[in-house]
Amino acid sequence: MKRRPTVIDVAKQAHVGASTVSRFLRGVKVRPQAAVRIAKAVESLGYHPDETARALRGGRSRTIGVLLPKVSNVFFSQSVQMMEEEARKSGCAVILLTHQDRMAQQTEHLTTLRRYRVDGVIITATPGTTSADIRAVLPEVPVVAFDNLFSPDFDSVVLRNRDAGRIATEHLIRHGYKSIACVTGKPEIYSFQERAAGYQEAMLKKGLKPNMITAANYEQLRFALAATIRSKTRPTAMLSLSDFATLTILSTFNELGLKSPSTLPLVGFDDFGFAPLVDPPLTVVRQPIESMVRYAMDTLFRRIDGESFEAAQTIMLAGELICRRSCGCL
Amino acid sequence: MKRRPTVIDVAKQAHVGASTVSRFLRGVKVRPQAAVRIAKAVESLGYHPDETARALRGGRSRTIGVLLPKVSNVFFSQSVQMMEEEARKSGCAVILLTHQDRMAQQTEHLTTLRRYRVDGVIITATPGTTSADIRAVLPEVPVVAFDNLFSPDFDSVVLRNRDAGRIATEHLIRHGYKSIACVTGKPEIYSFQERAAGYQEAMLKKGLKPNMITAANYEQLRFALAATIRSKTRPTAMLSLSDFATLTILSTFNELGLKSPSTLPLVGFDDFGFAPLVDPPLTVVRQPIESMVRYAMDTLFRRIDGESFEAAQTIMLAGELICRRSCGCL
DNA sequence: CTGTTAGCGCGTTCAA
DNA sequence: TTGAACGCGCTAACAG
Repeated sequence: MKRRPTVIDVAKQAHVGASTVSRFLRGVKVRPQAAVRIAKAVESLGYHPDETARALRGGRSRTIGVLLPKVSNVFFSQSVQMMEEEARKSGCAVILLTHQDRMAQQTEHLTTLRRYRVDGVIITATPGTTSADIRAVLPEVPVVAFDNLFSPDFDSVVLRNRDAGRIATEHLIRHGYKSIACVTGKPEIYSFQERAAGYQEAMLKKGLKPNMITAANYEQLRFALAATIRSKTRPTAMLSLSDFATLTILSTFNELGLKSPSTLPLVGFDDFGFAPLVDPPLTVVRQPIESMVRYAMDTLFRRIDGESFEAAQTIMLAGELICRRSCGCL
Repeated sequence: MKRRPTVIDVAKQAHVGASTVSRFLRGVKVRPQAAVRIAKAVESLGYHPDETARALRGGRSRTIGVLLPKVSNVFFSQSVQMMEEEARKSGCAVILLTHQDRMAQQTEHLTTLRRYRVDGVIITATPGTTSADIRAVLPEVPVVAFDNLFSPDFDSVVLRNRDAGRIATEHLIRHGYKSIACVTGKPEIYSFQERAAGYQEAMLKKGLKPNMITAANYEQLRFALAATIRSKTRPTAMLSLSDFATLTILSTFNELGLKSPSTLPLVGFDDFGFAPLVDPPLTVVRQPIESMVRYAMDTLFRRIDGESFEAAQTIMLAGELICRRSCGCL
């Protein structure tokens, strides 16, 4: 049960002062002979600097907070994977927190992030969040909004959701469908609202009547869908705003014993490995996750490193329509 | 740009000593009047304790490290989601790291975890890892192996992989198939090896000849599969050891213009939302992720809290075969 | 270029 | 019960 070695131990063994060790470790120039002895001592003692002490002393924890609704879906799990990699390149560790779209949990997590003194935060905020909510707890910490846009006070990186919604809708219209429904759960979520707005724009521009099918949760959405499918005014095509909505649509169809390809064309959001293998192969809007994450992390680290003093900026990236069979193509 | 308030600030405003504030914050009894004044001061100053200072002082960072191969698949993303929730219940934050099955990255991450002084570690180690590799860097930190079993020195939580492999294979045999291939990428991974062992047991017990189709990466696996499918000794059914292998099988079939249901029955591992909607609906072994995570985290926290001094134990949980159509059922 | 010193904010002595 | 004082390990400031 021996103590972990400290700079002092290394200093003694290398016959130098503690600050010389500190300098050496951080890449500042020291006398070559000393450098060798320090390196040797570090090795033989198995010394590793203590980040908690560094953080206390320096005010920087080399830690960034990632606060998302959840990670158990394609979009967020790929995002967090990349965030971790990008953070590592900048010498930071990721503290991962999920709020499940519950405001109370998000608030709690924000104070957690404050307590841990994270150097920066990436957040996909729950609907209704204001910049004041965040600044009350994290007054001076760089924050980048990811996949949502809840305040002009923060740098934000989002999909061109409205365009994506419009493009997907226009694609269906071009296939000749006129009665197109737009379905989503959690309609209060920013990106879904934008996608829906794009859908409505596209519909109205062609003189078609928008038809939103939404529900607070997915059980209710299932009901709403079943009702719609059975009704006589049943839509001839659907735009689904999330992978989960797509899943709900398809399984509802399945339960009713209907195959969607022949019965009802569909375009969804978010691509994933099995999308081409679903029956029918899914036409989707793919989000450029890699770019989104990279922009978000770059922006964050430029703020952290104090290289950027401009006003907050919003970066919007285009989605890509990937045509497979579910929309009626092929 | 005012300083963050500290215990001292709170102490002054409440007309008490700093240690009284500290006691109050940690739930130790203090004079009732003082308690009220402290609470008021905390509120009005917007005070939040600094975890980095706590960690330095107390030697506990209230942080646990989660080191996984990746998070961008169903199994790990659901796991990490639950780990985060469980950690929160115990007042800890999760530092998430991924090693992509690269030993060098894993080693680097282990030292990262040491530097951050994490209180405990959950690890899905890359193949070839030894307990010495870990203890060299983290001599005194509780470590729980998750989804792999690389050393009896650590508490471990894993699926009954061998049983699961056997059961899945027996299921196919019961359907009357005799020439069953077992396909996986990354055959060096612990859980795949176990599942393969179960497959071989089941085959040999029935006097059938095992037929492993493996490859180091998925591009090669695709080739191997294509070759197998075209050959005259083509297997009549397949057992896939991971969702990624399943994906590879199905898309290879697709490229060759074959539909698997009629052509080749299949059982896979890991259930996911779209599994019933794939063509054909996938029969899979579902891992009890919730239980696995809960056991892992419970074990870890019992070690951290010093409630457990027994030798390391291995917890193995049964998988559940979920029959859909791809195996030939229905 | 170097070593000594003084905190960073907290929890834990210890004596009152 | 309380408050004063020390030190966790590190780095920035300072004087050599």
